[in-house]
Amino acid sequence: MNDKKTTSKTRDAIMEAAGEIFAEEGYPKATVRDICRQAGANIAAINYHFGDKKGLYLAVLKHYQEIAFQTYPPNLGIEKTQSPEEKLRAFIRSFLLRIMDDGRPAWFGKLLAHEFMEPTWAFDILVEETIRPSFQILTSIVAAIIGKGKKERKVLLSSMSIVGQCLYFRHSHPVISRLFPGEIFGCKQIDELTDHITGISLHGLLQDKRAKHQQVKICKR
Amino acid sequence: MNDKKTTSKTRDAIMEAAGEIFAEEGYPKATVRDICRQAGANIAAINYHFGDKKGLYLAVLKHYQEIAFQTYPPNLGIEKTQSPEEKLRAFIRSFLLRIMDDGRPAWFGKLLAHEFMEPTWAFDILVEETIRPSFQILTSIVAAIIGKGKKERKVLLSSMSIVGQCLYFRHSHPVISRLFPGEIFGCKQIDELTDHITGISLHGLLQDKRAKHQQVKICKR
Amino acid sequence: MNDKKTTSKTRDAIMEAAGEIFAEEGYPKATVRDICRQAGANIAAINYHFGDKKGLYLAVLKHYQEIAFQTYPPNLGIEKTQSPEEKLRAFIRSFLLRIMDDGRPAWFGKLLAHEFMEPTWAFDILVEETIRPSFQILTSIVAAIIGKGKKERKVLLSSMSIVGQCLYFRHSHPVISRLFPGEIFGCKQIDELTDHITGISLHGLLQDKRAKHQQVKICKR
Amino acid sequence: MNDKKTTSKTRDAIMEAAGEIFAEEGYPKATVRDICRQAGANIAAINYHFGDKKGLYLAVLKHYQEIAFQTYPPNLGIEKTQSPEEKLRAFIRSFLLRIMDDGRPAWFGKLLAHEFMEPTWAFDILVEETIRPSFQILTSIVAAIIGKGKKERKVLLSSMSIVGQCLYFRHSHPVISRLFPGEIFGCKQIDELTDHITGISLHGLLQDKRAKHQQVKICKR
DNA sequence: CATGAATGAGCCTTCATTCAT
DNA sequence: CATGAATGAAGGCTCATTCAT
Repeated sequence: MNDKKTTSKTRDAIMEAAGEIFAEEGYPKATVRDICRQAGANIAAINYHFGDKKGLYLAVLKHYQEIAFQTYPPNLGIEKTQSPEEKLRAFIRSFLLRIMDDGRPAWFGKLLAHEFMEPTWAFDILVEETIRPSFQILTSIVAAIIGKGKKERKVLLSSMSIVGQCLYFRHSHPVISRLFPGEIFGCKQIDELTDHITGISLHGLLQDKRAKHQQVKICKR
Repeated sequence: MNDKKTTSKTRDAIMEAAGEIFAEEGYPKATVRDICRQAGANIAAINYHFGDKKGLYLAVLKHYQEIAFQTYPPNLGIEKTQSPEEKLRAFIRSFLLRIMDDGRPAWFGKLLAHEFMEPTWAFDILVEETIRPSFQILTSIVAAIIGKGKKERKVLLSSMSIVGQCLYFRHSHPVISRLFPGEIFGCKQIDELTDHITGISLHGLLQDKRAKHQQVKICKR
Repeated sequence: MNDKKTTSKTRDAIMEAAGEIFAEEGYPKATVRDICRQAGANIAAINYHFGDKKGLYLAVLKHYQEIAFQTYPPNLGIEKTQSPEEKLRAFIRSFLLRIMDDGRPAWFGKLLAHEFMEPTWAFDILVEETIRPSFQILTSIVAAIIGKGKKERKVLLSSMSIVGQCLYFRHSHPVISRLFPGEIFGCKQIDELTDHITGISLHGLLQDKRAKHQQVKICKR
Repeated sequence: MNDKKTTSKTRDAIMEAAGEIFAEEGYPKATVRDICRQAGANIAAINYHFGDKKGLYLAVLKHYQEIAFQTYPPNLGIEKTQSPEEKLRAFIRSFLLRIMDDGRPAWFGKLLAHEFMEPTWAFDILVEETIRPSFQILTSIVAAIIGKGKKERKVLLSSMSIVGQCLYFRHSHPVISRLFPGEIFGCKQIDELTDHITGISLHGLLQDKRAKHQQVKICKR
């Protein structure tokens, strides 16, 4: 287990500070000086322990990815016996938990979010190691729900709709807090958000199945 | 004060370049050096015409907001006689156009998008002047669709779901291009995206109206 | 003439200081901080006027090359009517002047010398623009002296012997000043050195022509 | 004090790596990091075994000086019974071998060469312990060749001409490889170089002896 | 004997800004 | 109106060194 990372107070402190600052500011805006100041470490310690800023970022990414996947297991709590609808709900809830939770286990979510907005050189790694597996779980669930005959494109679009909603509830804090000062969408509202997104998405996905008699009303013109 | 409309070749060139670069990179990453280089202007010209980088950004914001509102009218092309469903479709299409279109009129959309994801000091201004009015149009449409008896909270959640989907289709390019190299979600697919998002959202919004006999199947557990 | 380099006090001061310090320390050891301190300029001035340390070095190289070639003309003071022996003497004297002179016009010689010992990225430029033309003059002189039938290799070796002697008289200062504190080989001894090197080289070059009856004595065993 | 001969694997490895790297890069450019990395040792080992970088350099200098003097005896393989001409040839050959040979015994030659061109604080030591004895051998040979009546100055100049040629053939690699890509002056051409330098120098030195009838042609003007 | 860890000084570069003309 | 010139602060990085075990 701990064969690779030689324990070190300074190293740990840097990882801690870097996790927080990278999560808060993103890779480009975060400065190693700030990180070291907050960690109470010398700037050169980063070179010693991680090589350079990139190495530190990569280490932080891997570290908090592990923590996140320990806290929220990779299978997203989905059991094979569940129905697709239940699986979708579980996926959304798990996804929201990962990206909305506060505290240390959520730093990975924030890091991921930053990479989503402004991809750095580390984005390719994240896509392959984290995003693709997760996205594949979702697409398979969606495919199971909307039926076999559907086109790949439709599955993709639908999956993106779901991810988009989840991510927005995470990123819209600055907007919402200004538009509706009272409203809060934090980790304590995850159940509500799960219900909401699952509801919207599920009915949206099933639209075609019911299209025969209901589509009329909506899109007849 | 009256630094607004003094026509000047240099000033125009800077506005042009700044619009493009701010839209592309966002406020923090964009540098006045790049802007001036592209505008063929002296660096000090920014100080002269706009005071500083902030002043330039503000001027750019205002300028392209005007252009955007000329190209995409503030009422989003929605006519009062339309049905709520048609209005929603119009809103989504208009919103997508604004954020996905290329060329000058779309720069404001991109600027907005950047502010959405990583708010700067200019965000408060944008929220009040642009986002709030637009968001209110959406909430009123949504409220009309899901019925009067519904709670404000539900309306808000639903509106956010719609906005979230639209924004995600705009910002997911880096991910999608890596996950599914062939798939493209650009300004040429706006009709497809409009159909998709409208479809999902509309059926999602209407879930409660049909909840009596259909909710059973979905959330039976 | 002065169309390119916009005159500027700071720029000139930096060129002056950089010339001295680069000549003294060589490119890698010289620091822009020292240069700016000595020039009484801000560090960022280097970025403004020359881009970066490399740009400054290149500018210094070009500038003092011009001065050196103005002071010691490119044809090395050789006239076409001179005999090869006289040309050799003129070349050696000119070469020594260039590399041993003190003061500003000699900085180029020192820069060249540093590049000779520890080539940097700028070495290729110097080889093509300065060293090759100069070396070709020498080889043609040498070829004329040792006769037409001789191999290229012999001409090359002989030319190198001459250059080697000249350079050593320039670079041996630290050694000589320690071994023989009284002896001095500076710019004031250039005539003596010219005589010496010309003598050695000329007789050395002509060895084969006299080989018939004299070589015996020397290498008979 | 007695830090000289405590055998230790790490110490030996550092000496080995330091010899190679110092020989290759010279004292200022070589970094203790590189040395330790190549030696597979910890950085702090240098402090432990040698005090600091200076101490290491000094130890390396002494160590490879010993090896060099074992491989190439201090008398340069010159026997007392040889003629001055033979002695000169032997000296040149020996000198070339020392500075051009590859492999461990030649490291000292390279270290010396670096000090020659850019003297460090260690130069004084080398001058007294190595250069002076060696140079005295050369001057005595030269004195024997050009005759007793000659001035010291002439002997010095001539000796420097010889050393200068040898050193140049060692250091001109970067230039020659660019000017004449095909030509090579390495350790395999030592015999050729020895012949060449001996030839040039010998005839050069003897110029005055033949000056009566030949100087006319050369310096008639 | 040896080493992992930590340090402070210094490197080059880039930024937005402001001065003076 | 406009610009060339200059500035101070801060960025990431690397160096030889030293501490504590």
